[in-house]
Amino acid sequence: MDFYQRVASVCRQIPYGKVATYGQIALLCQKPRNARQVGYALNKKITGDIPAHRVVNHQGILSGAAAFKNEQEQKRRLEEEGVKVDQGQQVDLRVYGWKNTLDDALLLEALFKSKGI
DNA sequence: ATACTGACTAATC
DNA sequence: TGATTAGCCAGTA
Repeated sequence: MDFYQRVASVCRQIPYGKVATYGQIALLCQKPRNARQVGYALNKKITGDIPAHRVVNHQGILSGAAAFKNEQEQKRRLEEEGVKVDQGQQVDLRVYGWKNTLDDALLLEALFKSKGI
């Protein structure tokens, strides 16, 4: 169950103006095979102030799935942060992808520990 | 316990 | 390079 709490923590660490992939988040939660569960988490499990709009699939496409009130919502929020989204609902991961640093990893580890998850 | 589902991915063709 | 297939695994019924 703590997996979902980790997902929430990781999402909150995604920098403004950047995006991360489901697989990447799963990896950071130390569950490399749980990419789908990350999506599930964002969809059903997690509520609250999670910047889920910064999470896309490994191609940089906004999977969408009516995740937000109205579609286009995710795209709108990203562009608000300066992330360009093309008409195919895709962002350029080479430009906006969150490149995890060692600092990020350490920060997350400390965060998990402090929360006991 | 079994079967089906899905905001996913990596491998193959 | 682009499309298909084939694993994936927690949740739900």
